[in-house]
Formats: sequence, structure tokens, C-alpha cells
Amino acid sequence: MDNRTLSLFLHLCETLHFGRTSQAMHISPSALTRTIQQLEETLDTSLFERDNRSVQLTKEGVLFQQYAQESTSLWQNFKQSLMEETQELQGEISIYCSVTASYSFLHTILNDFRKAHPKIGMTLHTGDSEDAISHILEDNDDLAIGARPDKLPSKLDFKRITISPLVMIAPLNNPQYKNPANNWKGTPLILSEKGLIRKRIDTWFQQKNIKPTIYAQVSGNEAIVSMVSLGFGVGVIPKIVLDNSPLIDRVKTITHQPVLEPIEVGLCAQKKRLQNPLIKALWDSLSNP
Amino acid sequence: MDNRTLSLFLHLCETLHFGRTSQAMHISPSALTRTIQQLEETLDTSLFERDNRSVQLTKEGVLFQQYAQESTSLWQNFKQSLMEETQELQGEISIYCSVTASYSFLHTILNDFRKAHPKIGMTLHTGDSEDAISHILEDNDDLAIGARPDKLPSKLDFKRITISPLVMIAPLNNPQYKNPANNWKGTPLILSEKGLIRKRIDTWFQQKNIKPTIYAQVSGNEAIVSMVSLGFGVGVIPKIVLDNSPLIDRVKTITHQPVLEPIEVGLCAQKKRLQNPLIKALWDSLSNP
DNA sequence: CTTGCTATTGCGTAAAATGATATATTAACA
DNA sequence: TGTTAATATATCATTTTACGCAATAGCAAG
Repeated sequence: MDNRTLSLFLHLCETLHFGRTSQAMHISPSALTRTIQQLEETLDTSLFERDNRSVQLTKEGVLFQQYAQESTSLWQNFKQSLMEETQELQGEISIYCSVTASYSFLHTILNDFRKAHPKIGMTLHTGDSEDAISHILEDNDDLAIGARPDKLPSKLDFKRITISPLVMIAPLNNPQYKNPANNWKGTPLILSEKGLIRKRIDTWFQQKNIKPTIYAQVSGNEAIVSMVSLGFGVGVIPKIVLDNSPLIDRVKTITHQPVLEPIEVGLCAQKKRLQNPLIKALWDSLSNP
Repeated sequence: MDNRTLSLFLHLCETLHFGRTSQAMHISPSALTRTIQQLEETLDTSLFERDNRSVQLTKEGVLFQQYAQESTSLWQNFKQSLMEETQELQGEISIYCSVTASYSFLHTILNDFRKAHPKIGMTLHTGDSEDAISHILEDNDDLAIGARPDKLPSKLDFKRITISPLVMIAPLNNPQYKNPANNWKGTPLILSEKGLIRKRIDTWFQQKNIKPTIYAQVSGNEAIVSMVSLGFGVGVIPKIVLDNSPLIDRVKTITHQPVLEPIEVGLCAQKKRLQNPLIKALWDSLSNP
């Protein structure tokens, strides 16, 4: 029985949903279906009772689940003891972060780490920074770089890398956006459709009792920079994003901005994953700020 | 980690010899080499220290051996409990026997067994009946059909299927072989090159203080029938072989033959393998004679 | 220097896995 | 009662992988 099949099976036991498992495990639904079918064929028994709306473990499925768990844990233990034997960490760490983070922090973080542990491979998934926390909660990756939410879920651990102020940016050549505080109604805003920064802005406007004009809701801070540079309106992003943007010369920072609390950017992981020595090594390689 | 790789590895741990393992596991040496290479590559460590004359387990190899043993035993246990769950035996039994045995006993033995346990698959290896015992001792197959040796190795268990007298056969149209007892010197003998029957005949001639003329030493009782039918000489075989031979009408049985003890034909297995429920089921399906 | 023994490699073919797409089935809903 | 959305599976073309045969390479012993 091979480990990939086992982990697919185990994941499917959790989700009871072919689509979600195939997505999470980065294979196509058809491949997953066939892997399971083939598994059932070799065992000559059915593991899941499924119609087109639901998936349920059978008795035999439960039995196999136990086996699969024990077997993978045996494998983990072996790998661990092999590492102890060879005195060198090896394996695979998966990281989720935004494009900006991959340009800015990630490089500096991983550079040293890679030298210290050359046999550890990295898988990098980029996406909207605001999805980092949920990505980790859903077990999609080992680690993520993102903003610390106001209320950190108890399953997660967070380690600050830096603090970045929020800045408001406007197109270079539109004097009308020079001081939007005078004229919020006439100032189209470009905001994240969700996430910590959006919440902070919403709260600020509420407190001021202002109903701003929202021109566009986008996903990804990089997209905000892009739209602002094209002249669509003003937006709020972490300063770190601006500093790493190739468009930094195409927008200007507005000084009379709403005063928003800076965000804490850092590494985030499920506590249970920190028991993995590889992940712990990377975690510990970040000196406390 | 998949089970086939593990069992190849474990077997190689025992033999420390690529050639023998590949033969025993029915794959080509090159496939075995590459399986091990690939295993070492995934583990990113070397498991065997090998030059062109010797193969030795490394430290890491020993560690992996432990893992492999535990993992396969976990798998065995799972399959066992799955069988208990479904109340139906399933798996694979491998049997070694001569061509004759496959024609005569095997069919009747397996016919009922197959009906009782349709999910048990069979692998059949045919070869010289005299090799049956050593085949079992060398762990090449689960069960074998063969003659009970005078001294049964203590690791083995034996269950008689039938007793077959030994008969001497001669070509049909050669009157000179009618009563070889008158003229052993002038009677070319065709004998097995080894094995129980050969030993009995040798002993008989020794006791009579006769030095017979041995025309040919062959392997396999079927080959003896073949050569005798072609007129090369006379031979001694179990009656059961003659009865199942397509050449039965091309040879005749000599009545004034040396009086040799009949042989016991039966099923043979390593005692330890009888703990396997599949094999035990087949074993038990044979009523005691 | 040759021979025998072994593990390995090159290479052509066969088998298997995969992903994109189409299909089938069914629950939910209008 | 259609219609839509959700979801597992089947089909097919393509890529990847595994395998066996034959050749090779390394080494010890005669």
C-alpha cells in the first residue's frame, strides 16, 4: 500500500467529499475517484458508500482508516528516526503567502534556512494575503505569511515578522484625490473585498459616520496598487506592499489619510503542525523581533 | 511506501544478493536494481553498501528494515481483520508441483476449495517433482505436492494425499527388455538424476550387488516416460505418473520389477506458513486419508 | 589475461496514471 | 414539473513510469 494513496484516502475520510479532497491534495477529481476505486478493487471490498450527493465510510472503510492511520504514523516515525540517524533534516514544507510576501520576507527567511537545511524542499503557494489564515485553518499548507487577525484562532500560532503601517495611495496625476478627507463622497475607493484591512477601514468610516463611495472591491493588495496606478481611485494597503511594488513610482502616498492601526505581518501555523521537526526548525529560525 | 517494494527490500535483506532475490520474487535483476535505487532516492540515503561482489546493509538500511517489517506486519494484520469482518477468506496461495500432479491431484483438490473460497487466488509453479521439498524449504512457494522424503525436515509438515507404487516401464516393442532381471547389464536404465526414487533404486541395486547400466539421467518423471516410450531403455516412475501420461499406451509395465516401497504423495508446507489462515484452510480442506 | 560472477545501464516496448472533458444521476428549487 | 446546481464517474488522448532483454562494467580467482 503506498503512502500517497493512504493520505488521499485519509483526507477523503475527513471531508467525505471527492471534490474538496482532490482540490486540497492537488489532483484532479477523476484521478482521485480512480485511486479510490483501485484501492477498493485491491482490497476487494467497498470503502465508501456513495451516491451522487453523499459519501459515507463503510465498516470496512473504518477498518482501513485505522490501518491507514497506523501505517502513516509508522512512516512518519521512520522518517523521523532516519533524520535523527543522519543528523540532517529532510522532507517538504509547504508555504502559502502573497506575491508581495514572496518577494519581500520569504526570500530573506528562506535564504538562511535553506543553507542550514539544504535537503528540505519547499512548496510555495501564492494567493491573496487575506486568505492566509483560512488556508492554514483548512490544513492546506504547513505555514502561511499573513496579517495577524484581531482574534487569533486558538488552534493557530503566530510569529511576528514585522509591523507594517497602512498607507493610502492615489494616482499620481489626479489632484482631485489630493486630500480625500475633504470629499469622501467624491473619492472612489478601491478596497479588498474582505479581510483585516477592509474591516479596519469599514470600522473607521463607521466611527466617522461617513458613507464612502466604493468603486471596486478586489482581491489581493497587488491588484489595488494596480487599479490605483491606473487612476480608478484611492486605496489602502500595507506599506510593505507598496515598497515591493514595481508600480511604486506610479502612485503617491496620501499623507492626510485615515489613521489606521498598522498590521502585524508574520508567520502562521497550526499548533499541531509545529510538532513536525521540519516546521519547527523553520519556525525557530525566525528570531523573535 | 508500497508493499511490493517493501517485500523486495526485505527479501534482499535476507539474501544480500540481487540475483537470488530477483529470481525468487519473479522479477528481472534490472527491475530489482532500479526498485532499490529508487527507494534509496526517495529516502535520500543509501540502504545497501554494494560493490560488484558483495551487498551489505547500511545503518540506515537496518532502520528501514525495521520499518519495513513493522509495516508489512501491520498490513498482514489489516488483511486478516478485514477477512474476519467480511467472513470470507481472500488472498493468494502459491503452489509448486509437477505437471503430473497438476493434472491429477491438483484439479480434484482445488475444485472443491475454489468453490468454498472463490476469492482466494492461486499461483501455480510447475517443475520437477523431486524439487518440491527444497522449494518449500527455500520459501519459494506456500505449498508443494511431492513425495514424502524418508526423513522429513523438522520445519516441514506433510499431509498424505495418496500412496503410489513404483512401476518399471519399458518400450512396447522391445522384447529384450521383457525381463530385465535376467540381464541388468544389458538393460539401459533411465533414471531421475536425484530424489527419493533414485535413492530407492540405488539402494536396491546395492543390496543385490548389481551394477546396472545407466543410460540417461533426466529430471522429471514425465521425461522418463517420454524417453522410455521412444525406446531408449527402461525406467522407474510412480504409477500415478503413468496413469496420467498421454503416452500410457506407448509403454508397458514390467511385472518382474524390482520390488520397491511405494511412495507417499502429499501436500507439503513449512509449519510456520500453516498459521496463514488461507493456507490452513486449504490444508484442512484435505480430509485425512 | 582470461573467465566467472554480479550489479548496473541503455533502450525499446508495454502498462499505468493523469487531466480535460463529457456524462449521468439526483437533490433542491422555482 | 421542469430546471439548475452539485457531484461522482466514464472516456479518451497524452504523459509518465515500469519492465525485461541485452549489453556493460567492475572485480576476484585461476
